[in-house]
Amino acid sequence: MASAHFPLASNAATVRASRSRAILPEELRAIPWLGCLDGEERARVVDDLRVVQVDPGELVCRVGRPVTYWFGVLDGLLKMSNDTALGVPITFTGLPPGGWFGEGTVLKREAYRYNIQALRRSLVTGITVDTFHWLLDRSIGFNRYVMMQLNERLGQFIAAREIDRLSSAEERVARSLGALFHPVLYPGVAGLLRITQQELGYLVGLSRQRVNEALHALQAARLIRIEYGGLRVLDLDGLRRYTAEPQAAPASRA
DNA sequence: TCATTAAATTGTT
DNA sequence: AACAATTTAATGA
Repeated sequence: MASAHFPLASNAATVRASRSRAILPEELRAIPWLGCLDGEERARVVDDLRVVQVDPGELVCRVGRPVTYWFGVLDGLLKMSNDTALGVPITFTGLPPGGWFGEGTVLKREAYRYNIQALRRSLVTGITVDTFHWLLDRSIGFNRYVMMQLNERLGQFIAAREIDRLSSAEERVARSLGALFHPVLYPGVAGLLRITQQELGYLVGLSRQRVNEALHALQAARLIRIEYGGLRVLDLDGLRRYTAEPQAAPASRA
């Protein structure tokens, strides 16, 4: 028996395109790269953008399916994971509001290489593969954004390898939060990350109780503040540097 | 706007 | 895993 299993994980449904609707003007502000585009490009993108609401446990995209969209999170929380040969799912990262994913697959017009599943009810948007390539062919600003995105995510995956080797729950939670609060990759997370301790548990692979304990340790270290249904980061660098044994106390006051 | 109730989330054992 | 305490959301006067 594995650890706490995600509800609906086995018989999860994939979102159907028919449920999508056009994007609302106020939702456009949640898309960080729109500002890189000129008027014409913007018009085509806004016309192309679709929005779907995803229920907890539902899959936004599934391994092996042909690419359809480049996705972004407007609201909610998703997780990127994959099934190992043994059937044990391994979580790569969480995707908070402002996060975009799938560009690598879209670039090559291949099949998705991971599952994206909603941890809670979320609003997901996206542009078609064709529009993505159309932008790539004519917008330098868009190219810059995609390049930055690829580079930052590379850094995240390298960091994720370290997290896996960390022993204590406190360290794992600290580093995972450090990733989730990435200001460039996830500009939608400004100061306050809306995530329950249960959701964080699913993400990090720990029980809710252990997460709760770890969070209090991090709060005692003045790195975060626990709030109802979310967290506030007080010291992002401290989170990323966090080690279990406070052998020395290098107070980073300035 | 306020009071009441249900639901969600957290804290503890 | 179970339970109690706390916070938020929903409802109706």
